[in-house]
Amino acid sequence: MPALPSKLAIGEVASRSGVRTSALRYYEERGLISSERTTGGQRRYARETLRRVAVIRAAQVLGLSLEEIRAALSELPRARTPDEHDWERLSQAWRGTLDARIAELQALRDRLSGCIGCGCLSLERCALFNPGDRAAGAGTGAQYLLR
Amino acid sequence: MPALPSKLAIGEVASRSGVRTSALRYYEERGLISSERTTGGQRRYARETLRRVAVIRAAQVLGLSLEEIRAALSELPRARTPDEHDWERLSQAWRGTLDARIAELQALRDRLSGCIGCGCLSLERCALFNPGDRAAGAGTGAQYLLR
DNA sequence: CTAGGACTTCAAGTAGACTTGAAGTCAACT
DNA sequence: AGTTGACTTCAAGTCTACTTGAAGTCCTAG
Repeated sequence: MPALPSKLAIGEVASRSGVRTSALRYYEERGLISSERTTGGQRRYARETLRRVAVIRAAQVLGLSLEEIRAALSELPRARTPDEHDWERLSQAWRGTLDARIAELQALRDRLSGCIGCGCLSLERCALFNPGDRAAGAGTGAQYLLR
Repeated sequence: MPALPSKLAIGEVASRSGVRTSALRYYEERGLISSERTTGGQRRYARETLRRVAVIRAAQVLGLSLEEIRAALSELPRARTPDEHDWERLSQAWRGTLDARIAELQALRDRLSGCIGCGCLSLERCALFNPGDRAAGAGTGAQYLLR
């Protein structure tokens, strides 16, 4: 009875990662994780998968889609188990994304604050509440706030 | 020919706000905005609607659902056109949400940074990448990262 | 060997926020 | 008056990220 079995059944990965088996199958279907099969057709995951799944969940918090995460993970070496440097590169890349997102929200907060002080009754003056009215017909406008 | 017509057709609101007519009808259906009708049955929006729509888009950036936004907007006085103070109260409430979200992302960024430096190769040590492995069977785990 | 929990696939359902299409009406300009 | 673009409703479709259910198979403890 090995303390750390090298291959994990899907339920094992689920309980250790906190991600449902249905989600794990979905991740596999979308190419974010992979498995080997037993002779009977059941999935067996490498322990490394636990890290991959944790990384996936962390990346989702950053607001990345599964497709974006899949693309990032596909940069990891396929030939060998990813090492410290591989994961570090991933972290660095996402740190940039995170910084950008934080800056975006801070800018929105500043517009909100500015708006609170500005009087905000003139459709010509308020930058937060009325970005589109000045660009009438331009097709741009409030949606610059959304990606 | 008035420079600022007091009632706007849906297409006018769409081009000035940058929000598609289909979305505007959807917002109206969900009770976020309202309109009067011409004798022929076409929608006519008050100019105030432009501000409401901009507020809706801003709130969506904060991650609020349309239902949450609808609830917040319903706090605005129905009897009169909302004034400076009305909008200010709304802004203040959402500023808190915004601050909380920024703090959350900063915490995540710090965990990411910590992880980059920590070696990150041990499944026993890394807090960001491996929160679930130590809580095997607990059913909680990585998902604490997601709301 | 057998019971029963864990696993399999596949199809369909869910939620939120819209978009698209069909079929038809309105309004504004000439 | 006629044309044409903007408008109307309603149903159905789209996208993401899953979940649920049905029907059946595997694996391991006893």
